[in-house]
Amino acid sequence: MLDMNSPLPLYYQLKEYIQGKISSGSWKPGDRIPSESEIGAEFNISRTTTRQAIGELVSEGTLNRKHGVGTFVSLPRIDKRITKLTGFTQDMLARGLKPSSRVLEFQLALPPAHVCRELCITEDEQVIFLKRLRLADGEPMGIDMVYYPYNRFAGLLEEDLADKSVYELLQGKYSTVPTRSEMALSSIACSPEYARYLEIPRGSPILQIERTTFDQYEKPFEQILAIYRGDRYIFRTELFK
Amino acid sequence: MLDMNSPLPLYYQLKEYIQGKISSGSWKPGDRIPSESEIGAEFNISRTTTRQAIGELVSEGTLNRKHGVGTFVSLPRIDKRITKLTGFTQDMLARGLKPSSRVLEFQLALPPAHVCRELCITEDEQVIFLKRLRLADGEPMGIDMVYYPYNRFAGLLEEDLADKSVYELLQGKYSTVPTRSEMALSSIACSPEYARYLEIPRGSPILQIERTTFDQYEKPFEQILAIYRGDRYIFRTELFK
DNA sequence: CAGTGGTCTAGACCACGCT
DNA sequence: GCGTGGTCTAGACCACTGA
Repeated sequence: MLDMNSPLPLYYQLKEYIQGKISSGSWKPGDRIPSESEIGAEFNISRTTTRQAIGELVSEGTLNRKHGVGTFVSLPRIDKRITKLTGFTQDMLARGLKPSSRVLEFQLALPPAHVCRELCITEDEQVIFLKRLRLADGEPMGIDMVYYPYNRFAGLLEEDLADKSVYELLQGKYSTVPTRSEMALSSIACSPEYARYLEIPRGSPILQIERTTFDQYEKPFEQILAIYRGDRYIFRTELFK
Repeated sequence: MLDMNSPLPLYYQLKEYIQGKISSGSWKPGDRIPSESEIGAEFNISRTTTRQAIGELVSEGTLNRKHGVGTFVSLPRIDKRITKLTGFTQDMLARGLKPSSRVLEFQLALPPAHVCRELCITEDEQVIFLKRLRLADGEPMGIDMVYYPYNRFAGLLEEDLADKSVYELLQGKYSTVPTRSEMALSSIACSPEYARYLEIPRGSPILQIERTTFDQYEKPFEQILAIYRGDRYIFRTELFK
């Protein structure tokens, strides 16, 4: 079952094996899984290695241990948090709409002062500027204008971003995990330029969103200015005490 | 340093020792701590045990490891949450503005269907309806329309709510602690009626907020429909992964 | 190259819970 | 009592980093 010659560690292969058992339904929520010694014997690996695999799954919430009893498949989690940090792509998918984009601008630029401040860069540092018309089920929803520090994500300029989630790219190629974002929402009247793209009368109410996104190290890596059609887009969020 | 006869596991004692070093300032954020072998030798324990102590501190965020380099004390975390569940009163105070209100309506009413749904009450259950014009430094900011279940907060009708925080009343007299709220924001054009109150041209962009607030037992106790002037009010929030 | 953390073994004894 | 997970040892070899 496990490949001793694989570059992947044994405990990692075992983790995947267990996750497979669970997602295939062989091991169901609440079930007791075989004991650590049994698993070790089955795959001919030491108990320590087995424990490492199980330990990680426990800390990830997939399994839970009961001293003297056994290890059990956890009940599927329900995440009460309704609002998570996501990009437009995931956002629309979650609403059951098909996201797409039209790239309006995509180039190197010198950042405006407020962008420098938010991204903690100097004014002569170049940024990648990306302006996209966002559509849901083919209908215009809004316009994103995004700034990324060039020296951090230089390769981004080579990508075709029409229908791609930038967040997935950043995680895959740059090990940048969007972790937290601060945003400001306000209601403004639509300028003639935007009105043309959004196919609404000028002066229509639109939602303006400014957002700074931070990575896993609390470094800001993305500054967004976005506007969304007031008649089509509702922003949902949650506040806590 | 470690007590071999203690009922506390060695790795746990070592964890406390390391945490002590950090909180006492002997090991500062960014410092490299002694290697796993060094620590093991110092306390005469195996590397496995040392690794377990360090491993837990890593997963708790206190330490971080770099392969081939060493283990380091993490930078201290700050509570980054900037947005908390608050009412208009605290909100304005936080922005350095003086909040006040003009009560436009305050009476018993039968709730509209969507309010029943959100508050989990039946359509024939009475609610307290409170409509207030909200001002900051004497300038109109928005209008709140709030529904409270009558059978829960009957005494509320006796209060003078012009410049009072309802949340403080609820906590003091009804042991109701606002704990979480779900909200939806959108951008709409101002109706003539609201325009008069807000002293803006009709059709101006305004921020519409729908909000349901839950108490410490996850029971919804308040349903708000509010509108705020787009030119004066910016809503700030935070999203997490 | 030396030193670090990453993985792994083959044992051992203990504490817990069930029956 | 027996099987479970919890703790611990004394090794081993590997992969990565920086000098």
